[in-house]
Amino acid sequence: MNNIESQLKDKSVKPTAMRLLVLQYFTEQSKAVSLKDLENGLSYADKSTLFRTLKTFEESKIVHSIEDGSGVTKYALCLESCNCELQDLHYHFHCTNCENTFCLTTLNIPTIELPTNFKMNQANMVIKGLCANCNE
Amino acid sequence: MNNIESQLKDKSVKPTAMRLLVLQYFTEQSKAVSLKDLENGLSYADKSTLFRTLKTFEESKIVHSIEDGSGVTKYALCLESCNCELQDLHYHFHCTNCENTFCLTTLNIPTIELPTNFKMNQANMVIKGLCANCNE
DNA sequence: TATTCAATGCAACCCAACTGCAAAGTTTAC
DNA sequence: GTAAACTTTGCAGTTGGGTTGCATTGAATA
Repeated sequence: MNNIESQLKDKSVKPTAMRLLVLQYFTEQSKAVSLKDLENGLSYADKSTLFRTLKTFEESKIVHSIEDGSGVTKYALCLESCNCELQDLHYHFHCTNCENTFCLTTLNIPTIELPTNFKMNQANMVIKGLCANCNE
Repeated sequence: MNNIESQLKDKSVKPTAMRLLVLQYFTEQSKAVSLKDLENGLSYADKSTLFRTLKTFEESKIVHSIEDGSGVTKYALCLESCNCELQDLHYHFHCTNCENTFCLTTLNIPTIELPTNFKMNQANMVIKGLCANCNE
């Protein structure tokens, strides 16, 4: 049993052929992945299957979703230790030139003072600008 | 000339009847406003007119847009002093129960260490959870 | 007053997200 | 081992926010 397969089992997701391929695809990317990216990368696969696979992965905390403001939801692999809890939150960087989105996992989000009685459960933090490739 | 009207003129936006009504509407809200909100609030007005008014306001820095992850773009009034530059950035709070989104203008966004050669120009920071009303 | 330009209203279109349903595949019960 | 029950997949279609083309109206200018 290879690594990809055991990752799925660890998260109690049945390792179907489709899911193995999708997870494999994720591990090969250095940037966040959209549904369209998956459709292009795994062209033989059906859109709705890929969509539901993403939802399954998200619920099982294999990936997390990122709203980068491009109008397209992107997904990226969670870190091994990630539980998608507050302490796992990190910033994301969206390059407005190449439209790629990256996790900045080394930067944790500071504690934020909220108004009285507000309760923080999640966050979507996106920094926009130019990535190293596009900033010449 | 009233306050609403002079606000538009200050930003070099021609104060048409429609625009005055839209800006008036914004000043009456304590939460961020979606296109749909405007359509409901100003039901006699056409959707595309409202859409283009929002775009005009955004370009003129009368309002800023917020991607709160609900799938609907929201807009909120800029502060008087706002230039929509980095130093004007603030956090937003999206209540996952009532779906309302608020500006947390008192909290400025800290400087964030980016990877080498990355350049930050903008940001969309959304904290999600429960607002005071929904957190009982 | 005629001309020009900007704003508005209407009717579409686009596309990402999502859903219903039947077929295929897998697991469980007997 | 086979039938029943459940899960996953593929197809086709819907929904809804966002956006655009174009004709009309209205305001500004000559």
